[in-house]
Amino acid sequence: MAGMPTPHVSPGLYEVFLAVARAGSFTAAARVLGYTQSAVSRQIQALEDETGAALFERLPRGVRLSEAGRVLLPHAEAVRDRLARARAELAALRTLDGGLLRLGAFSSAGAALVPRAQAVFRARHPGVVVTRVEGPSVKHLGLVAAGEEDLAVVSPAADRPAPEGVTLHHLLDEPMLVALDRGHPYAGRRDVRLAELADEEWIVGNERLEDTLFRAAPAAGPRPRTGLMAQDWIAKLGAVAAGLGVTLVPALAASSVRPDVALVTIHPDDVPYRGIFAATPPAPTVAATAFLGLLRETAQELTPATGR
Amino acid sequence: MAGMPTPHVSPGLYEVFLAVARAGSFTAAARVLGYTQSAVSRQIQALEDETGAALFERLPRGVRLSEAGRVLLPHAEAVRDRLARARAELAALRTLDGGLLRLGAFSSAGAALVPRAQAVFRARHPGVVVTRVEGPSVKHLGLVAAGEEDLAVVSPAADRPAPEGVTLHHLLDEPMLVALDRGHPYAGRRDVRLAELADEEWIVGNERLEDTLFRAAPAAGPRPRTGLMAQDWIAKLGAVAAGLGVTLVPALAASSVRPDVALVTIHPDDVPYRGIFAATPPAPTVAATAFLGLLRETAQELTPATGR
DNA sequence: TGCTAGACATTCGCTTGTCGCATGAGAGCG
DNA sequence: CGCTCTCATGCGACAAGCGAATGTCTAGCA
Repeated sequence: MAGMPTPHVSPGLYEVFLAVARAGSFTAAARVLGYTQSAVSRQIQALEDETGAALFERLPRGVRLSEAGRVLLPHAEAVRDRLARARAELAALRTLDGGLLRLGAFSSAGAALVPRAQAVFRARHPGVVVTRVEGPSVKHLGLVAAGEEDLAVVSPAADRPAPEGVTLHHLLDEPMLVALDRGHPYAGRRDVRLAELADEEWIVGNERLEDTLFRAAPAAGPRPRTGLMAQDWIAKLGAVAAGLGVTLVPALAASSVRPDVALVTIHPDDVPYRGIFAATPPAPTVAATAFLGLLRETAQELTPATGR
Repeated sequence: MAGMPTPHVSPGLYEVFLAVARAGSFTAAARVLGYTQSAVSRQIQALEDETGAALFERLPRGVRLSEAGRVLLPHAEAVRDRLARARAELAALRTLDGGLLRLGAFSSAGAALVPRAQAVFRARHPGVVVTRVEGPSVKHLGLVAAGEEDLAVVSPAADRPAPEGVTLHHLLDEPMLVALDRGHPYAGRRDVRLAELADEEWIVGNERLEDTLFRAAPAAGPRPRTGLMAQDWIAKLGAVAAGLGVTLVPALAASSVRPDVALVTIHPDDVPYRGIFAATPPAPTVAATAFLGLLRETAQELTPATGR
């Protein structure tokens, strides 16, 4: 309807317009803005040329808003306020007073490592909204690379190459534990060799945990009979507690294991420590960087405790 | 908190920002905007300098919004939309598709003259909001001068000077009528001299109407006995209909007089025609100018009928 | 491994816009 | 009748913004 092209409207113009509207005079507005009166005069004239209407009525003593000016006024105020909001939010982003931190983590990292860091982070930066998504490491690596996550705690497969657009920050190396029922002869042992467990009934799930383990110790390792399969932790550990077999538990999840199950470290010669990393884009967010620091602290606190 | 001064943020920048955000690449945005790629590159850099944060992540194939960019995006859209609204409303103002017309009128002009013009105006420009305030002419002249009314229909006192900042547009000259009860001997007359009414009982109100009349014909005029006073039209004409006396009616109000009252023109030698004007600021609004045209047409239609 | 294509960054020169200074024009006020 | 206050305008200087060309980096391909 209004065919005016109006290529670009500079917002400095709107500041001047608002100043004049409040001051009621070009000269007074110029004093407020630190401009000269001539600058204000021509700024207003430029705005009037753009809008195609007189914004002010020129009076012998100052100016007064015309009807077009009265129409424009609330819009100019809205634009000014919106720009101020934008600046405030961007500043809050820099100072971690606001913004969004999108986290990802594989499931056993969600047992203690991430929640602890998250609690400290929330206490320190309550203005930042934090979201967390659980899922397998590969998925998170892709999300970080796609820019849809700011930081993810992953345990990448050692044989697979690190993806593009992702920087890995080493957090800790996690030993593997074997979960046994309390009455098991190995329950009190410091550690155990895989060969010693060759005859046990292994309870496996659909996770890649067992694959990693048994691929790492190929020949010497036991071929589990996989007589029992369980999908989730509760069921697996329930079976162990009932004496139906043994299963693997990553050390990071040790703290959330039911007390009637004994955890014994696997001998380091049999299984390499699983590396736990934080994955970020090459240029992480301010919030992601801060969270990474907290993750490092938490990992250090957790490391001596991983043996339980 | 966010101490950044950020003297002025040009909105052309925001158009560029939005184009890049939608296109996903500087080059594509430049094609859309009709700019070169280098121009877009520096515009974005300028915006990033102002906001103090990277708005886009540079990828080998185009760019992607960073967190700061995601924060800025809705604000930039809001600003763009608001500026578009402002332009649309200002354009509507020019084409009389919108806006506000603030009218004023003295009471008897509100009987037929203004409402008729107003009806045509509303049919022709339904987008314009029209407000109308009744009141004495002096008050309206002041409001127009103060810029608080766009157009007022007034009957200024002939002896008082025209106020400053007000342009008067002549509409018509209104004769004075005398209201008599139907049985009065003069009821059928074409016109009547004031001297012939000297013995009548005059019903006066608080309006300046009678002052104007009797000041205009000082010596020859009758000194009314003012035995009856009534505040409003209904009461005055009711008294006339009951044969209690006679009263004055301005011709513009003739059409709204009850049918059992006879109206007789006063001889032009005894009373000057009362001038009816439209008062506007020196530079009237588009809507006011249009309304003035309609007032002129209505006045011309009304003039032959003022004698009833 | 080298080549090409596509994308952003940068340099250079010019046009355009914007500001300050000074002056002019117009209207109240003593 | 001049004084003073207002906005408008001509002029020169400076900075911003643009286009054209070039540089740099990466991905894909032979």
